[in-house]
Amino acid sequence: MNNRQTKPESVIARPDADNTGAEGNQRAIRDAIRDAIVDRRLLPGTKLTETDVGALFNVSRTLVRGALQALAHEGLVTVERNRGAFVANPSPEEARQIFATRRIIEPGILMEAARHMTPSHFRQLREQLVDEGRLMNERGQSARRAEIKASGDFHLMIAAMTGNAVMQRFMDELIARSSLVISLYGQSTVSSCGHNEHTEIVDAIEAGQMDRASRLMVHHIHHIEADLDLRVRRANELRDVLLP
Amino acid sequence: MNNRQTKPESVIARPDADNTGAEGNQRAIRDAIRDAIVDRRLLPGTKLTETDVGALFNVSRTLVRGALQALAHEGLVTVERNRGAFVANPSPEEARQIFATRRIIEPGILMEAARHMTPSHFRQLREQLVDEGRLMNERGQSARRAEIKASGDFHLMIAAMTGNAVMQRFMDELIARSSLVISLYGQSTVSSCGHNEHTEIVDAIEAGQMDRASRLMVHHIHHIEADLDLRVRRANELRDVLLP
DNA sequence: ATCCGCCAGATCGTATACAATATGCCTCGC
DNA sequence: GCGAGGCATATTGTATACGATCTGGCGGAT
Repeated sequence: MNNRQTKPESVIARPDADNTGAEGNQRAIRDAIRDAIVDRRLLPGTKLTETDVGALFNVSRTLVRGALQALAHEGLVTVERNRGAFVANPSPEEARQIFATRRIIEPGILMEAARHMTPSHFRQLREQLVDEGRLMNERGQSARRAEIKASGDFHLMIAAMTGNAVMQRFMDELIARSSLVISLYGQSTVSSCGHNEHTEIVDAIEAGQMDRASRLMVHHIHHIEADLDLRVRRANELRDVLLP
Repeated sequence: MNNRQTKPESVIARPDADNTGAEGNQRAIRDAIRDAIVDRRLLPGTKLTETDVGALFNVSRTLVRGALQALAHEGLVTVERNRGAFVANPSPEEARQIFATRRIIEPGILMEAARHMTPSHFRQLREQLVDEGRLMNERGQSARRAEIKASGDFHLMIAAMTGNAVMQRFMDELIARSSLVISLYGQSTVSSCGHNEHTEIVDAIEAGQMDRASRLMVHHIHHIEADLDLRVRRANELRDVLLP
């Protein structure tokens, strides 16, 4: 079905993220669940019972709990006291806030990254663009997933080029949550215009037109958000649904 | 000694931060340790032995571990596998990254916040400025701590005014880490010029001169960083110290 | 005297046990 | 038939237990 297993999970080196010192086990669980969420194999609202997850990985609830709490911290999981953990189901409002945050942050990142870019970095970006283009022309669920991931990787790649680990970690979280939101609210109509915009952005950077690049980036994020259907309340915010 | 206990910990409502669902206990421990770190009652590098902390709060290691991992995620604590948790000891490089991140983010936050500001918000800011001024004229350790906290609160207050919870959480973390860095690398010479700059910023916003406000904010953050002595490696980064 | 290995204490990593809480079903009374 | 109460089950919250790993000191060999 999907051959994602065989290819490296992501081009971007995940910064040792949190210094949680968590050994490989907890980390592995967390990463597995995170990928599953971002990839939409785990649908929003899905209950993540500690025992069940533990059974899957052959570990005790202790480790699972740790992983779930970490994911909660990243915003990919919500935990309700005495009720358990669920795959996050971001509200339209939360989605808007995520993209608003990105519009605030990413132009600045772009500027900062540009100051550190070497020819090798540009090559890396161009390769990424090629990959995106390839995925854009494929069909099927798995390709769409890969496309969302690749699209996020582009932004992460730029963030990584700032050499700023603090920034990179924030972006990591933002992109993960964005992916979740996109798979939740994304229209079926392919939002592949994104690819062209990525290309334009790289062109602008390479041409030294940083103002233009910044503007393009803001528009690009706007477009991503515009491609969502945030009118529908996709699921159970119950209170908002029931009370007038 | 310090009367901080009697006054509300912070003017800013901490957004339910992570949805860690963690019950009051773990949350309480985390907050207590966080405050102690940011307030510099716990010095960087201090070992936080799970058993000891647990004894202090009369809880088991389980909860302490959770709290420490959360703090690690926030960057206030580092955890070394099989060695335990320590109060973070941010390197000068990390300090630079934190302030670089703030310079990228905060102007945008300012713009966004300004769009939502009501007269009531301005009153709130003015009150904050008065508090800062009062603290500036006091002497003593406790006053200095309060000053650092108040200075951070100003920035948090603006972030809160964006109404963007995602953003607010990032800033929360950034400010906490900034406070830690300031108490680590801050010169004894009072960096109280900050207060005047805060005032100027509010003035600019109120006058609708957002460009000016943004520039002032960037400069302000630059000044905070400039007041640090990042040349000295304050403590044990060992590798960098030993290897030529 | 110095260095090496070994043992003991401390501390962490993980699993398990027990208590607390929520959920669903089932019965009982009306 | 319908609703209330209560028990059974499932799941979480917290504590404890046990094995693993690190740290530091002691004694013997060189």
